[in-house]
Amino acid sequence: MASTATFAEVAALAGDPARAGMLHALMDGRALTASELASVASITPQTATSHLARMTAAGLLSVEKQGRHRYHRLATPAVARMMESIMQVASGLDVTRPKLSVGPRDAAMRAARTCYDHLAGRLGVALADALVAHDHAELTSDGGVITDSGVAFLDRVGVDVADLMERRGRRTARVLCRPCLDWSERRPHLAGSVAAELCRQSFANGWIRRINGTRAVAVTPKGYRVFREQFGAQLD
Amino acid sequence: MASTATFAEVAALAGDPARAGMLHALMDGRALTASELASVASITPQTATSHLARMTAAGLLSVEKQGRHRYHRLATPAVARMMESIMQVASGLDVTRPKLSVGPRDAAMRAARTCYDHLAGRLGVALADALVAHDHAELTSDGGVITDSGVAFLDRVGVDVADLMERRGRRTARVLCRPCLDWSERRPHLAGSVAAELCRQSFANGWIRRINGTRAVAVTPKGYRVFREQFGAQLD
DNA sequence: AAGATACTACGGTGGCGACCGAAGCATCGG
DNA sequence: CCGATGCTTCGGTCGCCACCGTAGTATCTT
Repeated sequence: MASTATFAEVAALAGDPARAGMLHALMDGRALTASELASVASITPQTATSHLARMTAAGLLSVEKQGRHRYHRLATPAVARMMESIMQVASGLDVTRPKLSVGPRDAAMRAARTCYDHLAGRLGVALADALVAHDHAELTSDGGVITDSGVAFLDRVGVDVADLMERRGRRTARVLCRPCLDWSERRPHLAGSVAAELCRQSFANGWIRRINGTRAVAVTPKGYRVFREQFGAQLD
Repeated sequence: MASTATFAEVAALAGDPARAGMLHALMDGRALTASELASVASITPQTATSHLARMTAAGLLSVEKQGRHRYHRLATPAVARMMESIMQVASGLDVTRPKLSVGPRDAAMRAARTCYDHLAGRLGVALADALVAHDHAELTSDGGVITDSGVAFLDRVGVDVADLMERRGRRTARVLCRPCLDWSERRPHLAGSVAAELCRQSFANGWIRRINGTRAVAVTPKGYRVFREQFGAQLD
């Protein structure tokens, strides 16, 4: 049994404000240095070091040494899913939150951002809505599926579903997809390996690009056209 | 935005050993009294009270007052899913494998038990395996689906899928299912509303019964026959 | 080579929270 | 009414850990 002690240890690691801030910053799936993480958590590097060491020892993070930098990232997708599920519970309590709209950076984040390995924000929700509206996918809190027509559509827009199936050893593509509650929109967007591949393709095809090294992304004119005309998404 | 502060608060609540023990005890979906929870966590009632009050205020638990007892349960399925995902991460660290021989109670738990609202243990995994083997379902780490033949089969064994679809407002039954990693078997079993309904039916039909008020369940002779002959499950 | 940068190791401090004892309410049985 | 049971509130103690300052090691720059 995964002992309650181990369980509590993992949860406690995520339960410290400083560590939670670092984990949040890593939710875009990229790797950050110890200094950057110290900065986002508003603590000194030496405090960050001890936090990072503990989280790495517990298997939450993995480290990659590169010259005098040490790049930290979430160790596995399971860690990202854990954080999603905690956020989902936390957002329930969140009704009491002051909804002070803060600056252009948060506005960009709400418009479009990455969530570990897939797209979130209004863009992510709009794409999910469009796929559902065209019967390419279905989403509930329990799970999500890609329909046959969805497989055909995704192949048409350059997401190699067959290759994903191959790599996962699945006969059908339906299960390569799951819901993920969007914390800014409070509605589900698309996650799972299909969504991850869609995100990668969107970067590769120049449909979106990162806004100076943050989780926020900007939709390019080309992407705007593709998302609206090909996906049928309602972008504002 | 679900602020990192709220996130950390929820995670910290789950991160205390005593609270983690209580939450684990509630993972079978039943409601327990404050004294019972104090007992499983090995703390005094007055300490338990403060823990329970905090978790209730945070929306992790809900309370139901009945006479001089106060019954506590997990507030929402989202809380159960959160705990599952934390356990999944924790089990990765669990290289310190505890030995198997921990008494008959744990043996019964490993054989068959409830996991919030569905079946787990060897029974849960065997049923999931059987459904997958007969093309009634598919499971990956990303998600799960019930196939058309699965819908027909479940209706045949008394799980009213149509009613579930109605209640969830879905056109198809496929998405009423998701995977849940079994901590004793280390393999996925079936969760989601279809699995919950299957569990309820199994109790109602006398296929299984609780072992004196624990999470562990026993398979009745009738259930043994049904699971083997109808489901085609490999029970030992 | 020296100096700068990124990170780590260690020791000491401060504050938060988990814990329990004692006492106070509510509810049940008689 | 009565005492018993289940739970809560209050006050105080104690241990743990997040934090930083100082100092040390690795790596890049010049």
